[in-house]
Amino acid sequence: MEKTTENLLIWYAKHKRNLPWRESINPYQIWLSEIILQQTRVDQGTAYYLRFISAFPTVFDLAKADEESVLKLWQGLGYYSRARNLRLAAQMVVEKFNGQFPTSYDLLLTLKGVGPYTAAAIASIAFNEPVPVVDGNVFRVISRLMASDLPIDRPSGLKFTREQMLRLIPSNEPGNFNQAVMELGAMVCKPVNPDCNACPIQTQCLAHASKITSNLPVKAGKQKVTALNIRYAMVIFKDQIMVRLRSEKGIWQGLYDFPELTFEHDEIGCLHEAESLFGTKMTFVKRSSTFTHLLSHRRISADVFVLQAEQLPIIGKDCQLIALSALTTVPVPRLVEKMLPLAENLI
DNA sequence: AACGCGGGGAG
DNA sequence: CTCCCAGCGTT
Repeated sequence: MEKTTENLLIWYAKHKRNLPWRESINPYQIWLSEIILQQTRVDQGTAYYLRFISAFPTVFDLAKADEESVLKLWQGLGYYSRARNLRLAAQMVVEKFNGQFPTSYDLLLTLKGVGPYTAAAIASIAFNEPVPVVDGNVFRVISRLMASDLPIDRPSGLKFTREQMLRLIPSNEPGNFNQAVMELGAMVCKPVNPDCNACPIQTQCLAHASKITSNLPVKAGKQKVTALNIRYAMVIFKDQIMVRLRSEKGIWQGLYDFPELTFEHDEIGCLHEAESLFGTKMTFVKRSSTFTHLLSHRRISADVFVLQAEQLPIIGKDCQLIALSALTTVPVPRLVEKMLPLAENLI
């Protein structure tokens, strides 16, 4: 067993809080507590848990309650669909599973209001299935332990966290391990001012070793979407295409893209601007599936118009001029990442 | 992939 | 005051 796992289990056995739902491994009680604790702090949820257990001691009592009384008991907790799904799930357990909670992660997932986190929590705590939980605490502990800067709100960060938990989880007591990681996140490895001196895995913690604990976990956050309507001139000469280096100011500083035209948004304006810019008569001939494909492949939505000069302009024989109109709704930070390789491909 | 759900705490 | 939290269902 990993030293990290061992230290966590020993620490948990000694320091875990005495919470009412930890007094048994009855799946009904584990399930009820996990639903209540979704998006809810322990000190707010505890009183609700006790009232629910008192009003509905078994899953049968909850299944035959009317929705009104369940909602009344839930009053003040928020996210009321949890309460409605709670009753529906209880009815599913009674009707589809003969009153016995399903014992596997996959079957637990079929219950209303039970998603990947809750199914893993119940399966591991009540049925010893070695499936890792991933919640906010786990994201924090794992990203710091491994000094991972993968964004936890993106698929890459979720995948990494699951893999690391899978690596560390012991098959003999997965429930205690899952709870240990979450408890550590709640009590020691806190979002701000973590108590690293009290941490049982400080020695293994790569963030602590690099003194970057306060920078983790990393979140990509909501990307602000900015619409940009850009018209490019693409000047192609034989097997070469003209790109320009953007200035050091504004977006895409120092990156390559095509020469930008500043004309109005309709095609006629585009035509006139291009004609005066390049000093020759021009006309639209077709939409270019090639460039549309090039851009959409890179997840930039774009309209592409191809202009063909009647006479080949400035550069001379074998030169083709193309105007490319790109209306993008890509988050600016992402577009920056994509512009450089796009230009590099064409250079 | 993005949004809505809600009360509570932080800034 | 506004912003953010964090699992789940829906679209």
